[in-house]
This record gives sequence, C-alpha cells and structure tokens, in this order.
Amino acid sequence: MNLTELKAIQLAELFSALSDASRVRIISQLIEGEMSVSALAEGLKMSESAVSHQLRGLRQMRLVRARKDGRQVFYSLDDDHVAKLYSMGLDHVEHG
Amino acid sequence: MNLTELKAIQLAELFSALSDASRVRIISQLIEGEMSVSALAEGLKMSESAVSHQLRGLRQMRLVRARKDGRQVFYSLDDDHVAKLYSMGLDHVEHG
DNA sequence: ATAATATATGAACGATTGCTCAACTATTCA
DNA sequence: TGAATAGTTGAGCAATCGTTCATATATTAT
Repeated sequence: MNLTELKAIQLAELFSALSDASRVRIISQLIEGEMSVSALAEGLKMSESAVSHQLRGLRQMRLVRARKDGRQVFYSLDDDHVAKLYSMGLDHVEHG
Repeated sequence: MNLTELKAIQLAELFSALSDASRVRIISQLIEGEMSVSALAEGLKMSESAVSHQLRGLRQMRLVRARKDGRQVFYSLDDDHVAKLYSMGLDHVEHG
C-alpha cells in the first residue's frame, strides 16, 4: 500500500502532537478531564505562556477543544483517538 | 494517573519516531517487509545518506532492526507496536 | 593488489521548535 | 472608573532537526 506524500505529512503532524514531553504531559492531564490553562500550568510547573503556546498548536490540530467560562478557558481532548494513541504508546513504553 | 517525567520523555521519543514525513514513509515501506537502504532510497526518492541517517535514529530507538548480507543492509520493523501505532494514526487521518 | 558498490558517518547549513519576556485583550471586582 | 486576574500573542533566542556534501569503512569483483 503506497502512502501519498500528503498523508505522510498528515500522519507526521498527528504524531508530532505527542512528540514533546510537555505536550505529552498536557495530554495526560486532559485525559483526566477538562482543565483551565492556569491549572495545567501549575500542575505541570510550566509558565502559563508556555502552556498556552502548546495549547494553541494542539487546538490548531483539533486535538484539543477550548471552552471559555468567565476569564478562564477550559481545555479538553477533542478526540478520543489521541487518548487511544497515548495509551497505546504508554503501553509500549511500560511493557514491551 | 500521574505520569512521571521519565515516561513523558520516553513517550515523546516514541512518537517522535513517527513525527517526520520521511520516517513515516520509511516505516510504511518496512511494513511491507524488509528492505535494503538503497531500495528504500530509490523507492522514497531520498538520498541514501538521508535514509541512512534516519535509519540510525530508528535503530537507536529499537524500532527497526538491521541485517547485513554481503555489502547490503536490510532493515525491518523490530516491533509490531510501531506498525500498530502507524495504522492507528493512518486510520485517524483517513477517517475521523 | 585496485576498482566498484553499499552503507555509515561527521561537519555544516538552513529550518523548525519550545521557551521566555513583554505587551496585549478580555473579563471581573471594587 | 481603575485595578486585578486569566489567557493570548509576537519577537527573539538557544537548541534541535533533517538534509547535503565529503569522506570513511566494509565487502565484492577483476
């Protein structure tokens, strides 16, 4: 089965979403449920700016969804595929 | 479930293997079966050097295995987990 | 021996990434 | 209204990445 260049790029972009430890930790938090930017930043000991920058990328890839409530913005996973990829990867890292 | 920093890094490294279109295409070729460096290079229209550099990374992550036969080196997937991640990602890109 | 072939490797380069910092918008509170 | 809070954004910078190019190593053929 021959992979088109477009699909290769799309696949690479998808996996890029989980190719950084900060983003992996963000995803792992969001698997527990939606969370505000500042809660994520505090829990992960990252600056709010850094978290926000990463969330923007995840949002653009439609892996994460934003819900605004007052002055807070709550993020959650937009797609259970990501959670599945995550848990499959974790399984590989832990056993195997 | 709290993710340790080590596991976050290991997960990120695993997904990094598929975070580049060239590597995705290499993996997609190797799913079909083992292949020499020059065959990969020709099929993917990449230089042998570029392919070799990428294969080294994949080898170091133990996602790919090398078998030397004469002056050729045949590469194959070392781990069916990668193929599973790949096809799961492809599924997400194609549908969903 | 020499030449040719297959692959690996290091240096160097531009491109991309992930962060910080400062400035900005939007919302709430007093 | 003005101050405080939550988040976003752009510029800038160091670090990393993926490639090319030249060179090196290993194997085979002559």
